[in-house]
Amino acid sequence: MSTASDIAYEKIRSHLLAGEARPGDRLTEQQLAEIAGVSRTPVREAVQRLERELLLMRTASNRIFVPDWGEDEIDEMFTLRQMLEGHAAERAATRLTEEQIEQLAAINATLHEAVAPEQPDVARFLDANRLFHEAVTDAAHSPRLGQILAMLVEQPVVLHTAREYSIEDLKQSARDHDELIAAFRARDPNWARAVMGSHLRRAFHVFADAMKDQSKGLESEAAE
Amino acid sequence: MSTASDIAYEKIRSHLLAGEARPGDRLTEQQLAEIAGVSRTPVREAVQRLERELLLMRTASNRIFVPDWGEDEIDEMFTLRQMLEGHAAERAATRLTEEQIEQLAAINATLHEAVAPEQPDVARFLDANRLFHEAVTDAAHSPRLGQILAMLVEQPVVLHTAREYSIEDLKQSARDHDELIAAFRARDPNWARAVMGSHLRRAFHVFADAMKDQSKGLESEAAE
DNA sequence: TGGGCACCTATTGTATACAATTTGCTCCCG
DNA sequence: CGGGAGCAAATTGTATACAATAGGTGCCCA
Repeated sequence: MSTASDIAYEKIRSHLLAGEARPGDRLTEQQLAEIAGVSRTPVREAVQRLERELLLMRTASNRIFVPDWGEDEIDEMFTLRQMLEGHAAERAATRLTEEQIEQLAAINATLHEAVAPEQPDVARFLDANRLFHEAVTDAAHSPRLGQILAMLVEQPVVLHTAREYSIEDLKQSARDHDELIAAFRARDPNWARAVMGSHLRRAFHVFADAMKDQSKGLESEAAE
Repeated sequence: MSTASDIAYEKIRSHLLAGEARPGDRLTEQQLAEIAGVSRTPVREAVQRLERELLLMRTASNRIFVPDWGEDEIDEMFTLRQMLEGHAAERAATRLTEEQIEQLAAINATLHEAVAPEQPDVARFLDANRLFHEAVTDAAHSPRLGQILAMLVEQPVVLHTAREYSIEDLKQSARDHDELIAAFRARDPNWARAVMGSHLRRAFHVFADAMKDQSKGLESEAAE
């Protein structure tokens, strides 16, 4: 869409994801309006959306700031995803059509390609990965579940540290998806849920480790 | 709070919960502004909140309407609540202070009182029930979880058919809460999760039955 | 009669002006 | 010095006017 409020959403979102505002920073609606190039009215709507996705938060007196994520919160986020996407995979196992399963396989082929070379194409990996998970969620045929997951998946921290992942981690992710597809082919909801669960749980640990490395990096930067 | 947008939220919400707008009905921002007695600006914010809680939805062309819920969707909603509130109860079990547990007990005493007489005070029951579940969710100390549950719990259909519940069902609910408190006192996350799970699952069946009766009632009304 | 186009109306989207609230500062008094 | 009271500036909240878009209705023409 090309409404001002969508533009505001996109612009502010990339601003945040680019890391141009650091956790704890305060932003006024006016500033955001200037960044987005629209008036405060659509900015307020965009901010509500971003609040929903927890990319922004408000203080008690309704001032906007960039939230900070501790490891506990990240853990909790992955735990929730594990429950909910596990549930989605379970439902999808009995609802996916043959064609849809083949489509998933095709997406995952892209994913394998992206991580095959020496220098993996991380952006392409993330895109395909997102498509894959979205397709599974959609196949669960639960609008509510989709809505809820939407607010969990796109956390800035996740995208931020993506480059920190090792090639081996990325390859393992693709293999997890292979197994998930096998579970779907077998029409085994239980298997599907289990695979999705371990997939996300491992992702959490990989991620948590990467985050620790990164914060070490930041500390030494700050020490300069 | 007493801001116009909160007033709008409350007024529109009670309007919907009172059943004055039926599923499928369309509402304009103007109409809602008149109902709430404020201008369209805060109404739009209130509508966003209500959309988040799925009390309202928008068409592809952004017109507002009252959504309709089939039994499958209700089932799915309770399933999600079961997972998420079960998780909340699990976390709460190790995080609640003694005082908070006593507070829960106090809330549940109110609940018992409300259903003790011949003619139970359903409104009071629902209030206390909501407080109880909110307290558990809060004690889980997971902002994200709280946010997600907020959009699941307050479904109009639930409140709508509350009067259809039998006294016995209401009493059983209060007893479930007693058991949950016992689980909390024992600091047993596993027990807490299980109790919360069965509590909600039974609630679903009670509710589904009540809904069937109600729709029968509507059919005979329509046949008049 | 039926399909499509043009217009008119209803509705949502955006900007702007102003009101209400919050914040932080300064100055005064102890 | 320290702690408020009170003022000024910054920020958020609301109303209103206008712009853009979607819906519907009737007319025209095949």
